[in-house]
Amino acid sequence: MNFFVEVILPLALPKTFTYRVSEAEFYYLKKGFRVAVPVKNKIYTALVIDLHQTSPTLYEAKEIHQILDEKPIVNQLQINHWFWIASYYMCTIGDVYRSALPSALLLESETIISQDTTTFVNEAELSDDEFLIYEALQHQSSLKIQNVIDILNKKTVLPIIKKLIDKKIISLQEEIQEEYKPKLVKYIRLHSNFKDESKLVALLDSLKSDKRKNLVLQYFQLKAQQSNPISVKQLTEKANVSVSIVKGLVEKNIFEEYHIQEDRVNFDKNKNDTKLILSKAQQVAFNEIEKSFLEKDVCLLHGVTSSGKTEIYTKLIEHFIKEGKQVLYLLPEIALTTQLVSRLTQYFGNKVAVFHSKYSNNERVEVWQNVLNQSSTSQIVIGARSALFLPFSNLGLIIVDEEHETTFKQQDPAPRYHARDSAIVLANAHQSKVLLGSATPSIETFYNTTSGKFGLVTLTERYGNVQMPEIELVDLKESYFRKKMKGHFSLTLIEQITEAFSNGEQVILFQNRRGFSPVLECLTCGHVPQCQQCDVSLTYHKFKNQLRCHYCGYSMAKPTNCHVCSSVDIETKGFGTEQIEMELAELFPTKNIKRMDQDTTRGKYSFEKIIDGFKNREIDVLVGTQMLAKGLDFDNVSLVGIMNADNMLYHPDFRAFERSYQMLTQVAGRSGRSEKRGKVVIQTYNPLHNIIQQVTTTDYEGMYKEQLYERQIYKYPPFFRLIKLTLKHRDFEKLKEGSMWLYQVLQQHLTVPVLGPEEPAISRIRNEYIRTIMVKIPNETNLQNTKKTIQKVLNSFEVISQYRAIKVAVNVDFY
DNA sequence: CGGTCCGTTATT
DNA sequence: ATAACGGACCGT
Repeated sequence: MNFFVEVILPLALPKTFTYRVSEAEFYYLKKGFRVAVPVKNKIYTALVIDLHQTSPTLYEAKEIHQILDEKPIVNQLQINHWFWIASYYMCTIGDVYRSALPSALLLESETIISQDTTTFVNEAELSDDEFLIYEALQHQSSLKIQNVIDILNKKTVLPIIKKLIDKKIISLQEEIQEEYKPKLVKYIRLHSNFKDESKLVALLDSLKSDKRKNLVLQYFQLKAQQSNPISVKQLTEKANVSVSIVKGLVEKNIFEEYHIQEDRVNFDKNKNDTKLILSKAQQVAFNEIEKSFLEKDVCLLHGVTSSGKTEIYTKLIEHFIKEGKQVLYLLPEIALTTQLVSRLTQYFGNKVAVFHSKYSNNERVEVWQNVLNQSSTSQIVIGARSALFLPFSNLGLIIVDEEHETTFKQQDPAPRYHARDSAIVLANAHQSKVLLGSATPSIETFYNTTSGKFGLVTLTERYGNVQMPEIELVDLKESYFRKKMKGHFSLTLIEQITEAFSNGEQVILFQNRRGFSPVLECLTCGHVPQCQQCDVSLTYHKFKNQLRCHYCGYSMAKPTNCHVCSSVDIETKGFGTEQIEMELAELFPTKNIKRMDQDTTRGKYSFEKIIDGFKNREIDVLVGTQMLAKGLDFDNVSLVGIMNADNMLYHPDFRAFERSYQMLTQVAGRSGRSEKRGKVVIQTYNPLHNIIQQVTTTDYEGMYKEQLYERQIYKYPPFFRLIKLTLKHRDFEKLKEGSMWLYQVLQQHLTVPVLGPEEPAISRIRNEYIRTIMVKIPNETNLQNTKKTIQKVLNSFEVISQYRAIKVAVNVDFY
């Protein structure tokens, strides 16, 4: 009899693969087991998604290498959801699998070289390189391929290794190691010999060394104080002795050691028994959400900034927790989790788990296992978009906080999925509910509420009767003309900052551009230094005195004279956070100023450090990029200054206006979160621009209606779905031809608008040229058929040998 | 003719 | 993705 498994490989391949298993393995395995399988000469961690007995006809199936699990680690709901993502976002199932599973569970083999000791080696017959490898194996029992590369100082070592195998001097093994290591903590207890009390007295008398006697006494003291196990660490610390004393007692069979596997991440914070009391408005909103859930699966909570959405979420989570359901809380950015975790643990104790990419591999595996086992310690999972892939089996609720954030859409490596939209599909499979929350909902989501697809609950007042901030516009054109500017600061803004300081309040300044100033320009010939690999100007960073490319990371020292005309008249144009920080230091030399952007928040805890410093009022002014805009609560900020509201407004992107509105509103919302009404100063060249006006008057509806109208006219979401194809190649002409071919064939086969091929604003990155093609699919057109057609065209594109080298990335629902 | 670089091809 | 293969090119 033949027995086979269908598996997913962690490779960008569209198909599943078939492997042979023994009868015993066949009956042991289930869907969701991981198995190690050979692919070419390597071993990969594959996932069993089916078991069957039909032999493949076109090839002989290989046997699996080994079984890696004792029970399924992935459930059917996940497998279905992953296939949905692969199909909807037009990527391979392997891509989804690879990004879904924590990397510690997805090991690849490493080739181990060892000596074949049965063969007699005539050293004189070996070439120099062969001898070097042979010699190395005399010193160590095994070598990795990388070691050989280092030893020989060559790139291509495989031919040499092959020769040695032919001579039967060495052999190769593929090894796959379980990388996940449970954290073991050593505990200590009295050896079972001393269960009997009478023997204890004899024991104490028998101990000669004072240190040992003391240690045993300390042990009894601890034992009397606590009921939980005593760790070796705890005991040695208390007795202030070294571990060797404990070891001595273990050897004498007085103590015995044992291990308990511990979770690395423990939020065993003291759960406060604080009662969560909702304000009247919050309670009304909460009731409306519950009511909406009776009819609809998805509900949007549209609450102005600082309206207290988190309390409503908490109350709702409590409801689902009580029913024994799991809850997933998605956040756009990991930076926000710390604040939220402390708020939720206060209320739910150790039921809260966190899952995101800054966590170590082992920590991620632990959360995975806990969710899989439906452990109560991860009944509530807070995470960034990848938390969507955890093995939930009993989801009751998914919260998508800051629903409008574009970081929910994965951009670059496939799968290019949108976490919000995928969450809705996942929730549907679990028959669970989704709550989307935002102060500035995306046009798409709000449209879905007006069409009745989603429920809508609105909170118009801020929590605790705090008023919405007062927004003042400063016309930069006029201010510069009337010389009412000091550097990039208008006199109005300086006045307001001074006033805030005199009241002992803090200030946030927003500049959506990092670095010192974007470009360096030669005043004589107008030359602007460009990146050698990308089609962009280099950005000047004053702190390191260098020019940097924000796309490929290339950097060079700041030139002292122009590379083209050698003139020394070089000037900076435009400005970034660094420059604002410096000007501010000149204006207010006694104040403590900190900057928050990608450059200052590299480290793991640097973000928290700045936030804490600001919260503790050690920092007077925080200058930052959009990082500041997201869900951070500071109660002593009375003034928010937006240095330049315009630079987002004119991005060549159909969402530019929507994004500007969201960004400005969110930043403005940081102001005045306690009793006193906050103030916002927006500096702009376009005070009459509709978006600026809508931000000033908190007119979401006005913005929505206007944008929706534009979207309809110019064929954009939510009326049309977008599929963007990005083509890349080092050869400019080849790319040009290939993209034109693809465009024409797409147009021939599709009835929907196809645009392009367009050369994007940044047409070259890391020496690769870029072209894009956009397909716009009206809502009434069948999406699946269109995708099938696109896929067919792409397949025929790949068959053409001259275009095959052009990389094509498909981005469905491009953001 | 072996060594190296680079593009192409198949993966069960 | 990526190892392996095959052809082009280089140096002895």
